[in-house]
Amino acid sequence: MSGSEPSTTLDASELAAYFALIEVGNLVRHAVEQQLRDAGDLSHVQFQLLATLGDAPGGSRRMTELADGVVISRSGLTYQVGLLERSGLLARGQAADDERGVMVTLTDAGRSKLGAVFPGHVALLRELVFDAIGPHDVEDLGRVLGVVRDHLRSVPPRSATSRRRRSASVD
Amino acid sequence: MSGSEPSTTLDASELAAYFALIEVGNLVRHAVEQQLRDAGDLSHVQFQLLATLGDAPGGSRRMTELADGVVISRSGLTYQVGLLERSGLLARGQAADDERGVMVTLTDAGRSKLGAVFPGHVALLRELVFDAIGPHDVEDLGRVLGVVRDHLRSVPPRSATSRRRRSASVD
DNA sequence: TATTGTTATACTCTATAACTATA
DNA sequence: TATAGTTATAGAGTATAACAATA
Repeated sequence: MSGSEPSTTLDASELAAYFALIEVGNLVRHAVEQQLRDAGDLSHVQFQLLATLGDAPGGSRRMTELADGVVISRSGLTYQVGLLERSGLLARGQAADDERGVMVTLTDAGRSKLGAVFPGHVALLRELVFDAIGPHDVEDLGRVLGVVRDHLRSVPPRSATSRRRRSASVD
Repeated sequence: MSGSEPSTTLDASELAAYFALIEVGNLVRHAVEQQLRDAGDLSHVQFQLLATLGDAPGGSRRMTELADGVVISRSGLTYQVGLLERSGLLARGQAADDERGVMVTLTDAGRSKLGAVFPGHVALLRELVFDAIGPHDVEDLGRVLGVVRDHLRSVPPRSATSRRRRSASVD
């Protein structure tokens, strides 16, 4: 590819894909948020944190790992983890290798909560998304979005201020 | 309603698609939010409102229409429209046919702001999403998401139709 | 009586910056 | 000095409910 001029237009199919992505994201998030609140008194972020832990070996993860996965700031994570800890859904402990580190672990109650909420969550997703499309479409969707996700993970934030992971030593 | 067994599991490809959708949504939203704030001092919701108006005939829409499109409550919309009106980006007026109605219209400044922000917005999207996948994938993505969106539009409650489906839980 | 939009209010969430402690 | 995490704070955003005016 040679013409690397930053195109500032999107063609019809790109626009369609973008608008659909935004709207689907909005609607799904909205519905999911409501369901999670209803079924388990959890926000989506909180659910993501629990689910991420549930998916981790031993149900444990480092704080920074969690912040990265859920895409929130560290202080935001501290806040959420604090809430979840107060609710008894997870526990904080020392990281074995790093004295500074904090290991967050799903408690039994947390796992139980996850088990209580997940079926309804999944049912809603099926109803909202997967029932509407065929199995082949599901694979297309997953494949394309997977590529995008991998790309996003590798692309550094374009503006100088990177506030995701590295704390910017920029003054 | 539910003709079949309420499946509470997702198969591998469904899970993959879902997680990818969530993560891509998070990352794109995050990046977009930052760019919009940077380039035009707009939140994503505000941008969506302006863009929705910019897309409407005459640059005008009814309040409830806007709330539906952007998926926020009417009070939330009043708040956002208030902000944008104070910034001079849009104006409120009487609806012609309905004495109760409020017509929201994009001002010249609003259109100008949209023009100022859009190119960077599009460039970011291209960088984050479309550069990572081929044209064929773009069409796949748009097609599948379009189906999902149409499905979602027909399912969820409208903002003004009822106060909210509070007791719609399955049990 | 239902609907449109606003207001008052309360609450959740998030990020920035300063701070502690370990590497 | 850099990194991990916390705290203090401040601001943005959202929803709920009550309300006014019109249909």
